[in-house]
Amino acid sequence: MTKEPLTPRQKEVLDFVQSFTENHGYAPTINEIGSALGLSSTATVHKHLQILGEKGYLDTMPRRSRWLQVKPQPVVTSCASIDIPLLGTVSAGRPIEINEVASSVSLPEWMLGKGETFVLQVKGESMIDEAIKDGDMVVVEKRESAVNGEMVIACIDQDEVTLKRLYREGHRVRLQPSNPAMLPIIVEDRDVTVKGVVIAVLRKYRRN
Amino acid sequence: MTKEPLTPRQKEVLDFVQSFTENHGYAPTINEIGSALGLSSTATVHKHLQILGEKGYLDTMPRRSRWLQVKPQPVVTSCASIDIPLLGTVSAGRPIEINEVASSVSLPEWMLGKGETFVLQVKGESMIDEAIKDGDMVVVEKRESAVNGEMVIACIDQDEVTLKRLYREGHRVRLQPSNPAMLPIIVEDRDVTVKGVVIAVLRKYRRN
DNA sequence: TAAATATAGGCGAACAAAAGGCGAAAGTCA
DNA sequence: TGACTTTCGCCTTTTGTTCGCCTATATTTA
Repeated sequence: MTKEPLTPRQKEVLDFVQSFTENHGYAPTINEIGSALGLSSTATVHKHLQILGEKGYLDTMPRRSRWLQVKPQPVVTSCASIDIPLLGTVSAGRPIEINEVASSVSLPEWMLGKGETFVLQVKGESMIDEAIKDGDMVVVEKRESAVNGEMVIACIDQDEVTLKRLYREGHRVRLQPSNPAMLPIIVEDRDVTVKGVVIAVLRKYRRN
Repeated sequence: MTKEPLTPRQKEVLDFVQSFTENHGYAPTINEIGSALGLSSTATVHKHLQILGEKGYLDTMPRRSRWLQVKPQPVVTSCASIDIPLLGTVSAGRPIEINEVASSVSLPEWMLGKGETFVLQVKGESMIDEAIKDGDMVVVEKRESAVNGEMVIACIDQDEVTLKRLYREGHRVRLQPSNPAMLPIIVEDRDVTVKGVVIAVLRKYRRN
């Protein structure tokens, strides 16, 4: 969200309120603000405060004296995030469709994996038991092996790529779908390749 | 997205706007730009700014004085994310437990709402039909009203706060739980207050 | 090759809206 | 009641927008 910008005068008012509050422990009155900035009318000050409120720089508490709540907290900590490739879509039984258009998604660091990370979009409701819906994005950490029970992007017989939970059973591997209607796939160890492990899920509801 | 190239003169204007904004905390006026670059006509400056806007280098706010929004799109790929307050937890039938410790989560911009945004952690499996699991985080846009069918954080009778889908039915409001075992709550319009609308969901699988 | 056309840059004046301001009266709250 | 905040007109200054017209330097077209 881009915060609406301030004019020089508005910034002066905001700065004054902020420093006054820091120095006194309570907020200034409209009159105090006025005389500090050389304004003779309370109406003018009030208008400024109202604008600052609308722009989201002040939390106003109507009709309260010394309406404390002067939270001028424009703490826009710009913290690094990283652009992650959005490779394509994956559905339960289909190969990954690689998205030719190299689109990317920016993610905060805490959502990333240890090594290389990429994002896939899930198609279909087949993952519904994992609480993953059609259109959700899964964040995948690229890895060649997985711990029992992890959700993986796996490649079976070199061609089919799916999203399932992986369980090792002796020299075999069981790929458990997240849909009760689908049976697990059991294959030999050597026929399955792990492409990566799902470390996060995210869903954005489209705006109306 | 390849950005259209700039002519030397256009770049001069853009550079000036950028450095001015950094130094002052607000954008220059057309006049200030003009005299800095030795242009006597505001029309000339205005034309430049318009072009820069069309080419996507500036965010213009028509008719606004000091229409800051000088979004000087940095060529650097480091994309800003913002720290969002993590307010507490919410479950289907319980009030929000406000987390005293003001923790926060950083999110990329595309996941944010229009206005104030905050994050709540979901407790319990009651939202499972919406594919929201225990421990998931919901990103909430602070709003006082919601469109039919949106998932909202609603306050009923001033005390109970829940996460449900909202449907208007005449002068009544139906709050539909996401669990088939729970019955919808139907209340009078005035007894329910919308605190915000869920705009995104995210889940992080913990590392082993 | 000359003429027509396009594009970037520029000028000044006239105008409309936003920003900033005033004083006084009315409304609130403790 | 007194200390504050809100609201109501009304005003001035600042600032952005638009319009017509001008000058170079290319680029096309006849």
